[in-house]
Amino acid sequence: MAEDRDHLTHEFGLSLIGMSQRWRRVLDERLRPEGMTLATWRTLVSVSRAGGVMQKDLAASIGIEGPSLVRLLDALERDGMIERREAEADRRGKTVHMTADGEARLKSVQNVQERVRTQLLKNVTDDELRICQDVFQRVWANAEEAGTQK
Amino acid sequence: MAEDRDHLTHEFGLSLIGMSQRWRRVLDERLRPEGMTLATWRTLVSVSRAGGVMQKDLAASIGIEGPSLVRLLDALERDGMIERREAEADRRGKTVHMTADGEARLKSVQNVQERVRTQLLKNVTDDELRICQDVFQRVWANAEEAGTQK
DNA sequence: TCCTATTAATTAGTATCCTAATTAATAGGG
DNA sequence: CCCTATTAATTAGGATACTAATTAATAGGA
Repeated sequence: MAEDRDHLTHEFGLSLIGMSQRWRRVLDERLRPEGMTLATWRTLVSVSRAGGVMQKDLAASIGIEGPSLVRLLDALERDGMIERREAEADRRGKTVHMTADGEARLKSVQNVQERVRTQLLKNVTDDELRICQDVFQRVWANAEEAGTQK
Repeated sequence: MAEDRDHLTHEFGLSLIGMSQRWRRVLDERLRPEGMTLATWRTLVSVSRAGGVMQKDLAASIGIEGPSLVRLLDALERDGMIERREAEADRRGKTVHMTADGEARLKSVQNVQERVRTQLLKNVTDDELRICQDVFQRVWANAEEAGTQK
């Protein structure tokens, strides 16, 4: 029935937001002693994966807006974990690069990350993770579509 | 293998945060003409469901901290959608109640909510929703546990 | 060529969330 | 009965995200 579907999606939305908020809270708490947050860590991961990219592409790959990235990069640059260089192809743009220190810091928080993930997903099976991951990708794409259109 | 599991959970975490952020962005955008946000709407839903509860219980049921709730209630009260009354049982506490206007406003954004959910979950089956929902509840509980313990 | 529209990064200002600290009231042990 | 510890709401201050506006550079059409 249609009401069932609506109820299902309603509860999905509420628990999704609540759960991801709690996920963030736990991770931020564990990263604090390391001088990082979920946001700075996630940015660092993206820079490490696709080093030398322009800020706009970096923002898109993380899934945040340009201005949100600027502050994060400011913080990471101040801490010496990344550096911005002028893009040679386009003088408006800047490319973002890891420093040796940044790579080291990223590696050093890996244990924290693993512990948190193990704890938060302790009673979730691999198959369930794969299904969720798959759903997340579709919703991500749907949201992108919804945002760009109109 | 253990590395598979780790990779799986790593990607799960990243796409979870990115996806829920986008979910929020789309919903906030659609609610803006109605003078609401995901946060105020979610609060209103909880007040409507369990009217007359104390703030601390309300915060717990939403999944946010007390101070976060205070600001949201300030905004909702300023807009005349809810009201705070002194709790008769405990003079420290206050209970939160819907106004007639609040109920009406909540009802009037229901269409917006339904449209957004339909759009964002258009290619997700009921079974998948149920599985995700189930996983969310477990992760929510795990996070709660992780937060309270030490 | 030049002029207008677009694009990349930034700044400014707002909303939502957090933790830490404050204030006022309750509750429990000696 | 009182005194200390706890609890409910708040205020203060910080981090992360957004949109709107600004600045500087590129690109495309007349």
